Amino acid sequence: MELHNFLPYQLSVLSNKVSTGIAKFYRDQHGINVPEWRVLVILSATNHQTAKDLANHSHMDKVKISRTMKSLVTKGLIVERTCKEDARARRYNLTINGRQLINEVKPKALAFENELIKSLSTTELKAFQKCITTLNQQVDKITSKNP
Amino acid sequence: MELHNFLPYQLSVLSNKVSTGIAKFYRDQHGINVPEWRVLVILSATNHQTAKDLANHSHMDKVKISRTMKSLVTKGLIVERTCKEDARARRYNLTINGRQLINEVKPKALAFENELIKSLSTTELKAFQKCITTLNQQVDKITSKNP
DNA sequence: GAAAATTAGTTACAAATGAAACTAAATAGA
DNA sequence: TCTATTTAGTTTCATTTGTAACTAATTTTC
Repeated sequence: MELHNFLPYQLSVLSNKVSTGIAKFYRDQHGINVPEWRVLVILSATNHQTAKDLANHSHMDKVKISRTMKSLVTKGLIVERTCKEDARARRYNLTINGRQLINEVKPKALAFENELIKSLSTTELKAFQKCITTLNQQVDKITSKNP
Repeated sequence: MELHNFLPYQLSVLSNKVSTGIAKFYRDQHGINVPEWRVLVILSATNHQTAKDLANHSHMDKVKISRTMKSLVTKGLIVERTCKEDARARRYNLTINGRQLINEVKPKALAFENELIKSLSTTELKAFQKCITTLNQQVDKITSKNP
């Protein structure tokens, strides 16, 4: 058995490399981290979501979301409003600054992604992403996190 | 732009899911973590390596390796010997216990991997791993970590 | 409609991680 | 050969992360 042929290892190495690269860019150029980036992207498509909504759409747990929301409010990139339907929850909206920031970061993030995927053909990329989807389902099945 | 179509996000979600699943298994069943698993696998193929060798073969930095070696020695899974060629370094070898443990864990790890990849055809898997290799090189190129 | 169970989110604590500073040994340069 | 630089590995400190316990509101159940 060779570590380098072990799929969990291969995935981990690639993912960490990509994440580290893009995280450094978010941080150095725009002062945000990956969880903040994720939340901003989601809110930029659909404003006015609760922490729970954001957790669901970002694959991050509620603790991380909680910390991220606090930080984004502090940075003035989102605002918190009471939630009429549920007094425990709040809803979040981008501020002008938040929208401006995400509008700046997005094209650069897409450019990074493009730089990355241009090493693959369209067909290869499609197939690659299809495999990711399949593997996700399979892991859920194995670890029984998707009942 | 949709977060779900963003390749760095897709990779991160899948990799975390797989890593978490397998890490839980290593920990619960065998009391080791992922860095320890990696070192043990490498040593089980080629004993008598230095921390630097292990760092090179495991994509982990020297700090993490240092901590991992310390922990593995404490657990009695490896032994540390002086390095004749270089007094700064040491060489590590599996103990009987270490070899026994890794021999137990390996087949189970491979079974986990098999469970995972059986959702893909042989062709798909080959193509998938080829893409991983290509993307790794591309990230290195983009982030200029591979001069 | 009150008690029990669930859910939204926060806080607190412990463990993992990363960067930088550090020690000690090896190598390079003059 | 003596100094300067590089290298192997460790330690320290700050940040991140994960788990569990918690508060408060909502829903369920009887």
